[in-house]
Amino acid sequence: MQMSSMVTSAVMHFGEMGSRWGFNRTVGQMLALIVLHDEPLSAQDIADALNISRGNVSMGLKELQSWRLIRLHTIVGERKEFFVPAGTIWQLANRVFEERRKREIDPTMSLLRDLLLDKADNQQEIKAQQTLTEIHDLLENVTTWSQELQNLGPDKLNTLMKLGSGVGKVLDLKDKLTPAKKKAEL
Amino acid sequence: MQMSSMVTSAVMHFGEMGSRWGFNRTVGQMLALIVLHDEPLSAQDIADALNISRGNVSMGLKELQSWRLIRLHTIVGERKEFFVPAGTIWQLANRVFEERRKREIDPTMSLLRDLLLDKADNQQEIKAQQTLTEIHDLLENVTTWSQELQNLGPDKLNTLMKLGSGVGKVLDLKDKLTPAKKKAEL
DNA sequence: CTAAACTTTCAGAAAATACTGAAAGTTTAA
DNA sequence: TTAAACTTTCAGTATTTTCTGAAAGTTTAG
Repeated sequence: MQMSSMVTSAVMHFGEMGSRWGFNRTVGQMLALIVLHDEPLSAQDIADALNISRGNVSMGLKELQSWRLIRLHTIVGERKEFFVPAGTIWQLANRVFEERRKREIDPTMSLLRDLLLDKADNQQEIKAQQTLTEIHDLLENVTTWSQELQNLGPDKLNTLMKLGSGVGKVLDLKDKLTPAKKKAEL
Repeated sequence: MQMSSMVTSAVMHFGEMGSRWGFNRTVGQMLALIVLHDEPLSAQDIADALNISRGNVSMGLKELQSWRLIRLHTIVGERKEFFVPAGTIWQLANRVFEERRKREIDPTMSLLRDLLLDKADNQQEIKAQQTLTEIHDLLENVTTWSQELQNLGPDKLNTLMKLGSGVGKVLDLKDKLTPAKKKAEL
């Protein structure tokens, strides 16, 4: 299994970026390789292609499966397991977003909710609690927002982008086209 | 300078989350401390409050300034430098998003553009290039999208969220209310 | 000028994270 | 059943990242 130079470049790059995207170098490389290779790959194929240990591949595959980015693919007559991407690029991206939200936002939301239940008993704490409320509300919006995005799907998103200056325009449009009473109905 | 237990909890939590948000533990703690403390803080204040070395604080402050999350604040009659948040929570969040986009998306976009200029000379490469195009287009949309968000500002975003099921609904509304010829005008 | 009050830098120590490879575990074919 | 073909686990090692503290640098007051 020989990688073209194009695929090699992409795989190496995804390795370097890996840590910024929430996984480590070899997991990033493995994901890119599986996504870009149009045939299912075995663990050994991956270890050979990336020149990393078989044990590391095993751990990486587990990680990628826990993110639901790859899935098992059985080939009849073959004993070993093969792996393929677990969906379209759009779906994979959604899973990454969702997983990162779980790791990066949810724990903070949870803490903030708790802290906001406490009684502030001096001026300092009142001020701090106001700030924490702002952060909480902002994160809540971001979460809702990203869920909206996922529901939209790639096609509608594309339509939206092509509108020109995007969301802002749609909001203006809404104001322009919707009579006051209709607004209320929403 | 004594932290309330509420602030201490938040600061520690932001430290733990720090690495997931693109900075390290102490930088995360420092940011939370500066944001939640309503008085400007000196480097020494921070080192004392967090019980970390003065050198580490110096590096952390530099980092936070490079992200444009904090800024210098001079107090008359004081020789040392004080630090305060560089804007509202909304502004700070925007800067974090923007900075992360620069680190997490832009380099990949750049590589993808380059790879897509190459001539694919076999079936494998053609397939890989299609996938890379999908990734490229998706990242482009995400980028445009996040810029839209920033332009919207917190109030409009809030309005949008309160619409109910959000953007999707507005898009549907557009389809329902806009005659074909009006659509073309957009 | 110079000394006090501060800040930055950076080499090395400490801590956290990733990777290897060998051993243990599992499945299947015969 | 057993042995071959595969997968997983994990202790130890390697690598990367973070942090310290001492030295060097800068600014200001007198």
